[in-house]
Amino acid sequence: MFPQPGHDHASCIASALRTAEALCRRRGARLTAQRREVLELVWSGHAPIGAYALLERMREAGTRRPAPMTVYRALEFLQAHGLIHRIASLNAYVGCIAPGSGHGSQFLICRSCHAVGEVHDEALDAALEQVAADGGFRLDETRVELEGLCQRCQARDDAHG
Amino acid sequence: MFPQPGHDHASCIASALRTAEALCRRRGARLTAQRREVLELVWSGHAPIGAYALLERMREAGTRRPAPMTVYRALEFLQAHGLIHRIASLNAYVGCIAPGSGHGSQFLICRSCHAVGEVHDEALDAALEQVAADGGFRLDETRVELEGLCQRCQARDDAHG
DNA sequence: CAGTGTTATGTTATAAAGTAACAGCTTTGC
DNA sequence: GCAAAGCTGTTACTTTATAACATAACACTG
Repeated sequence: MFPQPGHDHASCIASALRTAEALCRRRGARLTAQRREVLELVWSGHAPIGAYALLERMREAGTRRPAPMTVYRALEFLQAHGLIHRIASLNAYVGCIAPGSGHGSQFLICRSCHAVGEVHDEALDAALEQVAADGGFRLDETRVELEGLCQRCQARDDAHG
Repeated sequence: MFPQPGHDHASCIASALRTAEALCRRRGARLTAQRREVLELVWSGHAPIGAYALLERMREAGTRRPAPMTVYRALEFLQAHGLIHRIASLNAYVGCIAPGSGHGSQFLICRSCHAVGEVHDEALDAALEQVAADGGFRLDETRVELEGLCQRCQARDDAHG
């Protein structure tokens, strides 16, 4: 759900990159240096990051000064292959925790610390499909964004008033 | 769900305005001429409409030439009172079919005709709450956007290839 | 390995969506 | 009628995203 507070995030990133490489190899998709860099930056935290923030980071990091298009194109590729998700209500992107499984987008979004937790709930999937079926609707894509307070921020609230 | 093809839309709009007026009166909220106009324009169709499209319509219709802020402020008011919903993935707004019931935002979005159908599903609500509870998450707001093809567009697809 | 089609990147310009900040006007309630 | 609160106007600006066209890298084929 939400990432553990003190988890080893470096290995988080490394694992995401390995998975992405494997997945792209399998599909014959080209995970170029640029796309890889964007993916890595998206994974630099478990909070969603915007396209222009990514751009800024790339400029800080490298010698190149990429244009917005560059970032958007990389994001488009990564999304197309299910490596990242876009959080529509935030205009921002996060790494997908289960790439390649062709699932929908289900997120818990903490309005206090801005962390997001990706969810994968079968009962919810079933409910979504049922709703679509009831409406005679052919479902292509699902997007669920739940906004509230994560456990840690609730605790902090209780403590500090 | 989705509006009937040949329904009397004028009465749709009228009813939405009446409901809004009643609701605002009950709450002591001021549904001013401007807000009313925006609400009416949002209700001019069952497809979501963007802030700048609304602006354009207001300019065509009236003698005033409102600035973007004007529209955004009206939209903010209407949203705050649950009279309209924002569809995050489209940056656009639609009239709410059940104002005042304090529900979440659940939509079927047709990617072909761009109509949206608002849904109100208890099983889905329950599933969303369950997901939040499982994650120890305090749920404030829910947003569900399902993308696909509405019944009519499926039929059209089948016919024309 | 030259030639060719395809995919990726670069570049410039611009569109689209949303907000900050401050001034002036209306309504409401006393 | 007057003050407080709430609404509107206006200017300027930020943030997010895309169109259009040029160049470069790759990868397949003969």
